[in-house]
Amino acid sequence: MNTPKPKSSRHPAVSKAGRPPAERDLAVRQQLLAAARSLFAKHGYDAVSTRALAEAAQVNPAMISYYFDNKQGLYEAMLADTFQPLMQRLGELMGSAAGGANPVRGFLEAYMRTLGANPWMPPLILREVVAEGGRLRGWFIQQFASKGGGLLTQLMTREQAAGRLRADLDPTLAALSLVSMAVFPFVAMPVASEVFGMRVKQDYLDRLIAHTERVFLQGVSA
Amino acid sequence: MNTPKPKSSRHPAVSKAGRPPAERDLAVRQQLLAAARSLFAKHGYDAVSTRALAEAAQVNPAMISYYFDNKQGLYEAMLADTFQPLMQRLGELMGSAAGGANPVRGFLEAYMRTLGANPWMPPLILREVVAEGGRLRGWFIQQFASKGGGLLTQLMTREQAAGRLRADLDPTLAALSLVSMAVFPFVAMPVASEVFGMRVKQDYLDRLIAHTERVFLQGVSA
DNA sequence: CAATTAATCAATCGTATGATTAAATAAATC
DNA sequence: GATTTATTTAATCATACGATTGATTAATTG
Repeated sequence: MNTPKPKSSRHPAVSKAGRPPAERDLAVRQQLLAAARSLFAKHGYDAVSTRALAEAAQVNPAMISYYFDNKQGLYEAMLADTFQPLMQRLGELMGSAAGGANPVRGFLEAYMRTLGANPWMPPLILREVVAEGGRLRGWFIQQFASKGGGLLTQLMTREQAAGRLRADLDPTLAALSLVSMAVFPFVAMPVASEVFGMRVKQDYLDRLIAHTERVFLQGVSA
Repeated sequence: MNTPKPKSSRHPAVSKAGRPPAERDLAVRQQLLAAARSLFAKHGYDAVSTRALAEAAQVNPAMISYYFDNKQGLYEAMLADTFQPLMQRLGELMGSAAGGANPVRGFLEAYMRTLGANPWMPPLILREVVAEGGRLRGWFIQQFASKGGGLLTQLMTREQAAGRLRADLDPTLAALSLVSMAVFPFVAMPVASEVFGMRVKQDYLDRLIAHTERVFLQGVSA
């Protein structure tokens, strides 16, 4: 899904004549991907029309078919371009953070920093994974159920065995609480900032992370 | 928006002849409202077509115009019917729970029980309030910014003054953490149950509430 | 029964959508 | 310049949407 492919012609291994593929610019492709990331995250898949995508990318609507077959193809290409590497990195965090002195704090911090650095991610996860009928739920679960979710629960179980996690807590629920506190503030921020009268300052992310670590670590410590 | 109103005819105060309004059955109206609550919560406003609503209610599509003017009218009537009273009750909880022996625990418990008893609510809030472009965000914020949000922050501030809340915590962030832990498990449950391999048993709600109280109260206590 | 109004239905309107096509243009090779 | 291929465009397709219309059926009153 990554190469600009002519409809139903084959690329001979050695092209002899004719205009070669651009290979250098691919400006149209990139503009479409950028528009897709921005619009899909903001409005959701269904609410974004192909015409709106084309206009945002300053491109003819037919270019979607040309480069990505159809709207779904553009969506998946956009995910492969930006979402998947990031999800993979988040998955690795769970493993790597387990090594530090305070694995829970290490994971929590890395997780929230990643979310904060990629503000398009939380709303996209919200729409396409958490919301019922989200198109990424299956893929997300497959990625994380095999990799991350279990690891996080294992981490909690290990902490409990080491006596650093309250014995009366269910490790699974503890993992859920951690994710709740780490994720929800990002997705709910636009609402929370108005309901709670927050002023989101320069150092808001730092303060939020520090606060979350304080509350969660004390909350689950033995 | 509540009376079945003929298109552009007036209801004379005293009707003299002709078929009177049913006043008894209103089965069509009720079926449409029930279908609306179910479908809008499950799939979101845009994804539900008027034809799907009519079919679910076993009713002719024109009945939507007849009883509610249009799709938006049906949506708002559905909200007025079920959502608003519940939201109002949630808002009152914030005030009433403040009186008990442990106001924070009281509010947390009442809040989560209400959410658990109305499982259609979290996904609807997710779609229509939290998600960007949600149609209820303005209304929700107006309801809660004036009533609840401030009260919860005040509650935290009072707890801090009484020495029951850690002095190094921002009361606003503490309120946000509480809402995070109380709400997120409900909206994320379908995903979490698969990612974390949870089995949602009979007493899951009780265990979740007990767990949340344990972690949060210990996490914020001085 | 005749008049009047409430309620329902089949049919259809205009619009927006995702997608595709045939033609036009651009760039490279011979 | 002729040819071949890559890219782009305007025009258009079939479908689904929200909404409305005019006709039809039903119930009640005089």
